[in-house]
Amino acid sequence: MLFLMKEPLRVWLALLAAEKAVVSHVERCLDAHRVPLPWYEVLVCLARAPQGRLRMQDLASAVLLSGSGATRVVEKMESAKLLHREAAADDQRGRTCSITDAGRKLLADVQPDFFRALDGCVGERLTQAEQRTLATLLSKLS
Amino acid sequence: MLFLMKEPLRVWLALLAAEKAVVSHVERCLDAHRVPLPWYEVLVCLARAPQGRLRMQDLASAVLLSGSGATRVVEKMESAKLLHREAAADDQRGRTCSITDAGRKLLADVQPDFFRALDGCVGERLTQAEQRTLATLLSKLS
DNA sequence: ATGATTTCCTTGCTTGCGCAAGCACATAGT
DNA sequence: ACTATGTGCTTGCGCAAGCAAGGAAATCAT
Repeated sequence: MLFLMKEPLRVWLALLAAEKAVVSHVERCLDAHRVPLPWYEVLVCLARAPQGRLRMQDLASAVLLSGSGATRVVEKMESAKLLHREAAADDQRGRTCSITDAGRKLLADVQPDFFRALDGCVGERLTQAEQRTLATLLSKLS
Repeated sequence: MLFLMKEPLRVWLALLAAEKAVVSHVERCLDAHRVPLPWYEVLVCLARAPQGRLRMQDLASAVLLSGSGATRVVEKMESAKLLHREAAADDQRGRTCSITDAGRKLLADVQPDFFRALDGCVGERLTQAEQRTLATLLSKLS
């Protein structure tokens, strides 16, 4: 009985510690560019989306944020000219965020450092095979 | 899409998603007991510590919280009679938190549900061997 | 059509956290 | 002993996030 419980507990503790370690490592790297992590994530999502645009809803779920959280991040990014919002063509209650050229440029500046940071705390510590295994196992949890 | 992504990136995304999924699942379970997750973590740490007592510092790092964060959690838990603080015997600037009987009782009440929740999102989705592998790989990241 | 319901986003409020400053005690150097 | 520096915790403050309520547009019902 107890041994059944033991392993999930190890996973739980390791998961919390790893997430915090990796996130704060990446955030330190982004700090050098004065880009908060959620901004970077928004830029990535928009840049990958068709035509660089996404509905608020889709953006929110893509960056694992609540609707209101997304609104606030996007507001600030809009006043920083990294994206702009407009009423959605098909549905007037929706809004569409589109990445601007400035947004793409910032993303291009930051991305190499982001990958370097990620490599520092993932790529250098795990083999390719281990990374694949880890990603697969993690994705079963969500 | 996913298969042509850089591996560290897959790990990154899977890690964020998994952590959020597992934490919010566990939090929903603790909500039924009106116990915030950090309280539960503090109780666990204290209960496992020798004599049920820890210095603020050690507690803070055990629950992955900043010093000030720990102070605030402990303040509230103290007024809820789940622990009490006293000046450390050896060093008058330190404070020692000790779990109370009420704290141990609450922990005993909550722990079964906690493990059930953990089992629901970890134990039931991964085999024992996978859990061991996952814990091992995760711990290499921190 | 008209009203009821749902959907999508925003706003008000509350909470939790970290950083930096502060205070009290401890330790080192003279 | 005395000052200077360091350590451990607490407090002030600002920020970011979520929930719940609200408003506007769409959809459905009659």
